[in-house]
Amino acid sequence: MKRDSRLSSVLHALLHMAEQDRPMTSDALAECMRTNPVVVRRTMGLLREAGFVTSERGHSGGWRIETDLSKLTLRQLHEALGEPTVFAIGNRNETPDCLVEQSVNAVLDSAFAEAEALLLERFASVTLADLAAEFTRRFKDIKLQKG
Amino acid sequence: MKRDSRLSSVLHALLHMAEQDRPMTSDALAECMRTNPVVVRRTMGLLREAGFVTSERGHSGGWRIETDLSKLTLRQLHEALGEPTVFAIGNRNETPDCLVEQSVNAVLDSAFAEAEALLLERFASVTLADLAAEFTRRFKDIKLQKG
DNA sequence: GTGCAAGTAATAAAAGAAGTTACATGAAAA
DNA sequence: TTTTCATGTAACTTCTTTTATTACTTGCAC
Repeated sequence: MKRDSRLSSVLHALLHMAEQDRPMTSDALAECMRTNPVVVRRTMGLLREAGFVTSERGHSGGWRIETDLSKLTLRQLHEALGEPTVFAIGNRNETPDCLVEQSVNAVLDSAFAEAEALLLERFASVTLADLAAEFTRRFKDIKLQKG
Repeated sequence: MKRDSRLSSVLHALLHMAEQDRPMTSDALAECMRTNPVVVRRTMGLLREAGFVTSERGHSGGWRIETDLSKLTLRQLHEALGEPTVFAIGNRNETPDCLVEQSVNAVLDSAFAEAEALLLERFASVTLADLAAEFTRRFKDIKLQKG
């Protein structure tokens, strides 16, 4: 199955943007993410609708973060992306007549709901600032390794 | 996204088989699950490889459960199906050179791993017998409602 | 007004699950 | 032993969803 990688994508993009003072163009973001500028605009557009970034056209235009990194959580980004389906596994039929299948659905749904709740809780507990810190930690580790 | 519904399918099938004394044909199972007999064979074949069911050809052949329902968990079935990918969300690139993306992956992976562990734990805690009991409960509820 | 950059619609490509067709294999019944 | 029933399996198609691409419009700055 093809997995939705937009959350991963926007995190990558936002961290790169956070390191820059100037706005970043869709082309620049697309290059560092090895994708297409139109895809970048489409995805970043959702974050703009949520108020997390702004975009400007023309010379020296591009994308800029408009939020305090320590206030922006993965969960908020997940929501901005339209809360895409979390699971690649699901019920065959969501509204079955068969009582057997209804029972199966009920039990599976409850398990999935629990796991999804935990995931979203985790998402809510991680801010962009945390991610930036994780990056800094890794960066220092690399420098140490290299001497 | 197209979700893998085989776990849901086999649970449905197994519960129906449990209610029967005679083996059930792929055609019968396909009909009650509104799918194709070949799909049934393909999926049930994986359960046969795991030793949970047997199949016989020819007259009065078909599929039969070969396991104690109270010993068979959803987790075992998930494994028999080849442990399909649980999440429809994932990293854009699993082995990035970019240190930023590595950091993003690490944080996301840890969140996903936690949620998957919880899901599998839940799967391990539910047996087919539990599901059958859930069905019985619902069946009684319906009868009560109808008077 | 020229160039740069986003906005957007429409379409194609890619991938994987499920469905379908066609035929082989084997067991039981007639 | 021939027919019928049922699984086994390969090959292919369909369906769905994400991602990529193309082509064009809008708007800002130099």
